[in-house]
Amino acid sequence: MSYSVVGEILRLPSVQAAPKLLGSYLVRQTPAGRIKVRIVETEAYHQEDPASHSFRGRTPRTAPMFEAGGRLYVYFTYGMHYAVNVVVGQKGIGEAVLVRAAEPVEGIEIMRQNRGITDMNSLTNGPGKLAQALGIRDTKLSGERLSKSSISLQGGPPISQNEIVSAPRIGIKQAVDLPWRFYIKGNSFVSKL
DNA sequence: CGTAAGATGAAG
DNA sequence: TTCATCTTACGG
Repeated sequence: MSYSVVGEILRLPSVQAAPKLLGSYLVRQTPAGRIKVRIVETEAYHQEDPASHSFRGRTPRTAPMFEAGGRLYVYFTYGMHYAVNVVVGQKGIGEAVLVRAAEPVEGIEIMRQNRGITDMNSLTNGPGKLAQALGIRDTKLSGERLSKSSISLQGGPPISQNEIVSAPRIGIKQAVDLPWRFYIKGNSFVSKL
């Protein structure tokens, strides 16, 4: 039972990296204290994929996706939500893994305050909710290296293959048939089952 | 410049 | 099902 080596995962193409990031921890250091969550749902995006922000090439917003794995890609959408991605793969190739949902581990009170609600189950079960719980209210972290930013990624106990479900991605209109959403079977913090 | 659409969430 | 809300990207 060895813990997954995050550094190796970050070099993989997004479709391979996305399921392997399940079970890893996202840790954010805030003025109010430390927040730690366990990733339970991810989605893969890459430049050959019409649903990906990187599909139309590198732009100021998507530039981080084209860097080498190990950076953050944070974007704003629908006029009100932020979403957190882990950039993976090689420099020059635009891909990333969207962290769609996680399970609160540490700093739960801080997350409740950030979200303005108390219900545990609604704290981090969606990309917008997760970003809000982590206290992300802008795109300043986008492009930063995980090793140097206030957010870091820690390996967790490996998840067995038969606990990982792959399914179509959510909220997109292109390439809806591709099963590039991954989540931990039965986990109650997955955004949609 | 003007504008349409969007990797969502909450309420009705 | 609808709507809130505004950045980004692209066309003129």
